Amino acid sequence: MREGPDIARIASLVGDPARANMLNALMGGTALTASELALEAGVSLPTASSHLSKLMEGGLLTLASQGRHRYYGLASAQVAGMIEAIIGVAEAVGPKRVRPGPRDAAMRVARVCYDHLAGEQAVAMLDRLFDRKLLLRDDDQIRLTPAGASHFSALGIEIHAKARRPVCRACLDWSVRRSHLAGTLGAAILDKIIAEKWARREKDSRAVVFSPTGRQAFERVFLA
Amino acid sequence: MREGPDIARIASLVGDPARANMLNALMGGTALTASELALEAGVSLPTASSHLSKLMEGGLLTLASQGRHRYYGLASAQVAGMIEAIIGVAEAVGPKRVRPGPRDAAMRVARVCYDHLAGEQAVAMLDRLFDRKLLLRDDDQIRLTPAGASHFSALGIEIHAKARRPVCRACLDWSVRRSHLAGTLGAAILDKIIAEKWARREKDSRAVVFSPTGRQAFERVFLA
DNA sequence: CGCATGGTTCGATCCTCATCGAAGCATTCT
DNA sequence: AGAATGCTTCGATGAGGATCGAACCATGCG
Repeated sequence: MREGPDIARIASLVGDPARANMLNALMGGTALTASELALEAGVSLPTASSHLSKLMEGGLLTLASQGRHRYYGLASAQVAGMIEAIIGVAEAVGPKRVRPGPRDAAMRVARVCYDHLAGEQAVAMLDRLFDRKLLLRDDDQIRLTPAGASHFSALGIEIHAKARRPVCRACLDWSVRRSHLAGTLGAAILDKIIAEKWARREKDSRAVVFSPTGRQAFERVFLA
Repeated sequence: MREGPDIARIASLVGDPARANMLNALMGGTALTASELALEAGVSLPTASSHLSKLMEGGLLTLASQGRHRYYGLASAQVAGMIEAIIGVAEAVGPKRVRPGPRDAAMRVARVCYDHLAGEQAVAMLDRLFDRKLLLRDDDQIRLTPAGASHFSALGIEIHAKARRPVCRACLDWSVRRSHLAGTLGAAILDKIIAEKWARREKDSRAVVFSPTGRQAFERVFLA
């Protein structure tokens, strides 16, 4: 019976199975169309459309219209972070998973979190970037050092501090329970990993699987 | 239509207004009885009881029976963290708050987060503890230095690394958007603040208001 | 032992909301 | 222009679940 932020409103949006499946699919970072999301959620197109307008009205999604396609995506990294937090609790209290399936194992090693890399590999990478003084912890902020800037620049990753969105951000990993790198730099690194074909996205999943040579390249560049 | 952790189940538990109010009340850290929670949520006792058993079954609450009283509390700091994340999103997308009320301002300065202090004061404190090398950042972990251990010991705060729960943990602050200190040490510090009467809990709120002299004492000890 | 207090269970009611088919818009392709 | 694709709106249906009164356990008090 108290005012304050309407947490029930937000939570109930996530609380419908169809919508939860949609959001889960969007955690992959790529924006999807209404029909793709309908398929993902296992509901008809009209139903999906109804859900999507509710999520939009709730501020959880953004919409990009391109021609006759309408691409829905998560509204912000903050929303993605909230969903990861919910996933974390669901995992913890969940059905005492008999044994983690193979796909699940791949997810723990490396997966996409909104627009950047997550999982054991990502956590290890952030550790090494600190060790090599390419990044610097400043309170809870993460900053790019001059050495880091030139290092990433040499890799073809140019970072301009753009509006609003920070270059580096810590994002809590639900599987490892430690931080990995988000922000524009985190996104750019994932882009490079995919562009160089070091790894590919598992179809219909957030898992990211490295090829043998790709893994070597990744370790050489980021885990050296 | 995918398996994985049942995020909709967890979110829908938080998604009911009555349950959300209960969880919000429990964010204060103190365990409450069914009747207190019924009052808080603005529902009848039978209704509250029904909600509470659902929250229990969902693993979000713990129950401590003492005589004829049954105290409900949040199941873990992880659950508290999830709720803070949801609050953060609700704040962000929320009704463009006309202007933050007085109670709201007090919440931003200092409030209780489950069992430790949060808000601007708490974030400032963690910063200073790092500056004074009483705590040490190690990757995402926070560790107590020997100097820190003796410092807190001198204040009458003895920390034994007990089972499971870490001594220090970073917890993301939804108002400041930076980390503050959780874990057994964070809890012990809040205990001391209350025990020394430096501050008191605002009734029916998570806000913590310092007395003039209490604030001086707090700043001398933790923000020196 | 009764009686009061705190809490849960049961049953009935009611209402919200998820769902889908059919029809309606909008955009692109031929 | 006409046809096809992608998506939304409308209307009707149905099910799940939130709610409360009343009855039912359990614990503590006199």
